[in-house]
Amino acid sequence: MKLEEPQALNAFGALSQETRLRMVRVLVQAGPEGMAAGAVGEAVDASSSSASFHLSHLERAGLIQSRRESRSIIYSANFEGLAGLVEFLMRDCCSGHPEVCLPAASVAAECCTPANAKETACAC
Amino acid sequence: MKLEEPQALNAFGALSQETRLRMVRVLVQAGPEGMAAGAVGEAVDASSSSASFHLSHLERAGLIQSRRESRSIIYSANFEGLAGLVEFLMRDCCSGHPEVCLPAASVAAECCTPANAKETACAC
DNA sequence: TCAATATCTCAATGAATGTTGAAACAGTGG
DNA sequence: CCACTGTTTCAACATTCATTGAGATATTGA
Repeated sequence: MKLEEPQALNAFGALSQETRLRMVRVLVQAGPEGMAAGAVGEAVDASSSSASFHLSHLERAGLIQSRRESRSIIYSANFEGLAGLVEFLMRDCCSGHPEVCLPAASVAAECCTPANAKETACAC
Repeated sequence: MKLEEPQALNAFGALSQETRLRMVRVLVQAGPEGMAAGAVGEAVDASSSSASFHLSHLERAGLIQSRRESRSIIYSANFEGLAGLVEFLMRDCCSGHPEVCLPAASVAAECCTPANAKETACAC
C-alpha cells in the first residue's frame, strides 16, 4: 500500500504515543488472528475507554483493522499499512539514500530466515 | 544506531508534524552538506522562530544534526538516526514479519541501483 | 425478554504542542 | 567598536491530545 504524506503523518502520529506503540507491538505479535479489544487494553494496561480511543486512532491511521466476532471486536495488525509506512520512510522521506536503505536491507535479510519466513515465498 | 522505545517514540512524534516532516525531506535531499536554518525555514515556509523550534525538536529526536559555520547554523540529516528508525519499525515494532520485511527488502534493492549507490559499497 | 458481557461514545478536565512577535545572543565586516 | 545578519529564546495564547467516568449500544445465553 502506497502512503501519501497525510497518511504518513497520521501513521507517525499514531505511533508516537506509548500506549498505541505498545498496542501495535502486541497486535503484530498476535498475528493475523488478532486479539479482542479488551485483551489488547489489558495487555497494555489501559482502561476500556482509553483502549477504545487508542484502537480507533490506530485503525483510522491504517495500522490496524477490526472485525466483529460475536460480542468481541477483534483487532489485528494491518501489515500492508505497516509495510507502507516503512516504504514511505525509506523511499519518500529518505529518498532512497543508501545510508538508510542498506541497514534496512540487512534487517530484511535477517527476517527472511527460515524461522520467520514460513509459508511466504522469500526473495532474499 | 539502535533505537530504544523512548527514542523511537520521540522520532515518531517528530515526524508526525507536517513542517517537521517536510524539513526532514528537505535535509535528506540536501545531503551531508546540509542547509542553513534560514534556508530550511524558507523551504518549508516557516517563520524563523517556528523553524528554530522545529529544527531543535528534530535534533533532540536524533533525526538531524547541526554545526555552526560562521554566522549560520547548518543542519543536516542524521542518516544513522533515520536508519535506526527504519530498523526499529521493522525489527522491534513489526517483529520481523515477512509481510513487512519483504516489501522493505525490495525498496532497499531499488535504492541500491548504481544511480543511488555511488561510493557506498552495495550489498544487494 | 432479561441480565450479563464487551465495547463504544460523550463531555469534562488537564496536559502537551504549535504559533507569534519581541527581544536576546553570536559572529562578521567595515 | 558598531551596525548588520542569522539564529535562538521567551512568554502568551490558541489548539490539539489523553484520560476519566458515566452512560449508550450491540450481542449472547438463559
